[in-house]
Amino acid sequence: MNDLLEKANKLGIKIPAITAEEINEQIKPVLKKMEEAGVMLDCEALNSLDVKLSDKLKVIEAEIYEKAGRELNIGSPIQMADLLFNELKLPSEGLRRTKSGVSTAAQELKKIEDCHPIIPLMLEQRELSKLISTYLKPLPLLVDENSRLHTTYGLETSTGRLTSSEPNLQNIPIRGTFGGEIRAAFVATEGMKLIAADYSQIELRVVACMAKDTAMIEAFEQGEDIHSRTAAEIFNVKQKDVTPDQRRKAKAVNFGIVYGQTPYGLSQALNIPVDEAAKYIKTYFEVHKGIKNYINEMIEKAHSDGYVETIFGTRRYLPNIASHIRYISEAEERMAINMPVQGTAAEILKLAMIKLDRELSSLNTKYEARNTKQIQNSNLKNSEIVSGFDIRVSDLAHMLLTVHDEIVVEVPSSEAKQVAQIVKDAMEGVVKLCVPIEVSLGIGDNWAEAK
DNA sequence: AACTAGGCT
DNA sequence: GTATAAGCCTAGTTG
Repeated sequence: MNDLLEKANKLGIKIPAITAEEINEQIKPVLKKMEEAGVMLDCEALNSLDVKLSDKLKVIEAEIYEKAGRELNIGSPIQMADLLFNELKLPSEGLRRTKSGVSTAAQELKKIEDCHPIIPLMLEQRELSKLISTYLKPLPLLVDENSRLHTTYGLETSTGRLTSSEPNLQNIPIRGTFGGEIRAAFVATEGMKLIAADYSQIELRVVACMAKDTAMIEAFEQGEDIHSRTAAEIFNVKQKDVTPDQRRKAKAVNFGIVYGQTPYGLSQALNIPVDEAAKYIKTYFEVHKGIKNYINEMIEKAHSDGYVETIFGTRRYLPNIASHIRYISEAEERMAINMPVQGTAAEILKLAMIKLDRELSSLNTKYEARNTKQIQNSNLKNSEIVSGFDIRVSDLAHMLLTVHDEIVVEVPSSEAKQVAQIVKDAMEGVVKLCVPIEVSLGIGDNWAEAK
């Protein structure tokens, strides 16, 4: 523990005196409450979207059969690859190969999108069948008698993140044509609102601090748009002259830092030549010497100690860091770079949840006292006072979900603004990094609206 | 059970 | 020569 505080001091970080093990013990009852509370699902909305998309899917599949000249199993990558590259003779150079042949992943198909009308159809088919089979069909079958969905949170990950399963509520769609509609089916109870509170670039703030990277620290202190700042650096332009495409590329570079980027990886992510990607990375490290140094330090530590760790002491052992098989050792190097950052961000979120749980509990006690008093003074029945609050009077505002850098809270509409500020303050203040921590807030009747 | 694919941060 | 940006969970196909 003393080690941890000492380490934090060196980095200019103020953290609560608590170990990773203690964080995990204390988060358990919080997660249990969230699991039991569940989140209300608008099953009718999902069912009608299911009907709509299933109809659309049938039409698209018929068109695929027509273009193919025969019926085949569209869900089989083997059969589809055979059709595309053997029968239709579409070009397969430049496409990734899997163990079973040419990849038909959407990312690869986009490269030959203009070669044949069947490709756009396949992409649309994939999107629809994914949504239908993973979300629209299964989720409505899992709700309880109150239309609420109960996930199970897990603590067993290699970085310290949480997992969510049966159902996984950490991969509910948000992008794409229908993502928003699906997320909008996660609704607040009558008379209540959802608050969605998101850490803004928490991993980059963490790495800026762990790496003591002067340029990145300055960017966050000044409240700059970090991606456009990076764009200005790697393209050697003024920040105001950064184009949207330059910003998009810089965003990928920033993601890459946290992932242990390689020229090849960046080139794939951006669909650009490897040497162009290599240039961006080279320029980036010329500006961000602190980041470069952090990367070297983590790799060295993994070699010397056999593990890397977060600020709070969660460890990840990397037994193959010295493997003579290069891609094995390189994979563990990337884990060594990523884990302390992803893991520390996860710990910050867990600590915020523990803190927020306490604050909401004490707030709820006050509400309860107030409501009891109102009931006594008014001669109204309890049910009339709390009508619309279809949950225990002692538990009015509560956390429902968490998605890595986000917390979703359910709260009586009348208290939403006040509680949102409490959530934001708890999340922003739970630890003091060497840069400000920012949380963005949304309030709405459903999860899409609250983002 | 392995593989491929694809949803999220 | 071989792989190739971190961490998860779920669904469908294949053998």
